[in-house]
Amino acid sequence: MSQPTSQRTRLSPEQRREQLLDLGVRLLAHRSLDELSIDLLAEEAGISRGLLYHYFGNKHAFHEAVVRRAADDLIEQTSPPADGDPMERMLTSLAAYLDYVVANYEGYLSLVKAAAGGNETLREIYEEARSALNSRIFREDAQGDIVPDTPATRLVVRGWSAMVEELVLSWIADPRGITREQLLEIMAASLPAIVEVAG
Amino acid sequence: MSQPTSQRTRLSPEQRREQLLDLGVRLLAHRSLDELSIDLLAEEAGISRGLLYHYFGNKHAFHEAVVRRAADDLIEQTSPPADGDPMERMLTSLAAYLDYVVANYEGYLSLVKAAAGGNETLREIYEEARSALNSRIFREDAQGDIVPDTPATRLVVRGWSAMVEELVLSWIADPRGITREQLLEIMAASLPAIVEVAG
DNA sequence: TGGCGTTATTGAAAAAGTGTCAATAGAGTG
DNA sequence: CACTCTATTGACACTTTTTCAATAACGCCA
Repeated sequence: MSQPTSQRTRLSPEQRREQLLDLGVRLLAHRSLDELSIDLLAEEAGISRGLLYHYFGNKHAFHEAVVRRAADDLIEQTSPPADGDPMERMLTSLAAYLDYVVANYEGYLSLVKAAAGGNETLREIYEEARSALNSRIFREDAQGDIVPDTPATRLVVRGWSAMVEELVLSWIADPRGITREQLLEIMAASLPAIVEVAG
Repeated sequence: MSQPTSQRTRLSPEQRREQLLDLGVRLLAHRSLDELSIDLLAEEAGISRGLLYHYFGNKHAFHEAVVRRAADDLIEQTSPPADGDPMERMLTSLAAYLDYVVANYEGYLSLVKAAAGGNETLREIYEEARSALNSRIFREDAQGDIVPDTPATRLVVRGWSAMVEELVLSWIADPRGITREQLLEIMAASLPAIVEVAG
């Protein structure tokens, strides 16, 4: 913006990749994946289209890299499980997840949207991220303190995850009517409640 | 197919629109929205690309119309609530929804994916459809037999809907481990259970 | 039955987007 | 201060979307 655009700016490959991926995630927050054209991104980044192809090969690969970046951010920034009893650990994990989404609402939204609407690869990337979160809850629950491991409960936990995601996103979009603590409590308490029902 | 393709067939605008939308929905079952090109559709329909633009203006508008059509099908074909007590009506509604998804798995999956990954408009269309399903719960439950109408419960019902969708899709993808009746029972029973927790 | 007007439909050509690659120039190095 | 390495460009080929003047079905009326 402030520099004369008549000059090329030459960055290291790492810097350039970072810049393009970050910009991609940012742009994705306000439009769908297929509205994220190479043209648009190149223009926003102030580079030629050719450079994008140099770094990512083709549009799909670029989209994939953007989604993977968003997923990695999520996994990395969500704090590891604290110790304590299982229920306490779950609350901690849920809180970390909620706080992350609050702090990165748009980026997270773009991850969810892209993954839900995308191809197999994109969905796998997202699945990985989600199971990384879930595993923190269930990893040390081998005794089934919270959830016994059966086909029915596996299914139900999937459903619960979808609910948690929806609750978090909806609550952030409109947090009136319920506090952060209430939300966390509801999400945590509903898991055993649902598992009970499925028993 | 059976007529010589060398002749134009001239239909009434309504017939033509129907044909193109139906074909669009059908084609969408086996590919994603952005693989549904104007070229492909025109060829499958045996018409020129120009005609599609005449009817729908541009590709996005066509996609939108196709998704809206699929959503309308869902609402329409999901049978209206029978009479009986609230819990019974909910079970009936859930069963109708489940059966619809079973019968139109791929098409429904495409609808969900298209809506989730798409732009604001597409998501709104899908939201409408889902709230049409949900409103059956609130509308005829004015006395709050199942769910009292508060901000907290509205939020929770949203979450529950997301869970139901995930459960249905996951169960169809792999129905081992749990019967249709068990699934319905779990979904129905979990709503009061979650509402209880949120109380 | 056959001309006639309305308008659904076409086809060609422009515009927009994707992908390729040889040529260019920025930045560190000796 | 050249010199080299390679990040970056821009022009071109190809595919897909969009436009629009020209065309030809179909219903209507004589």
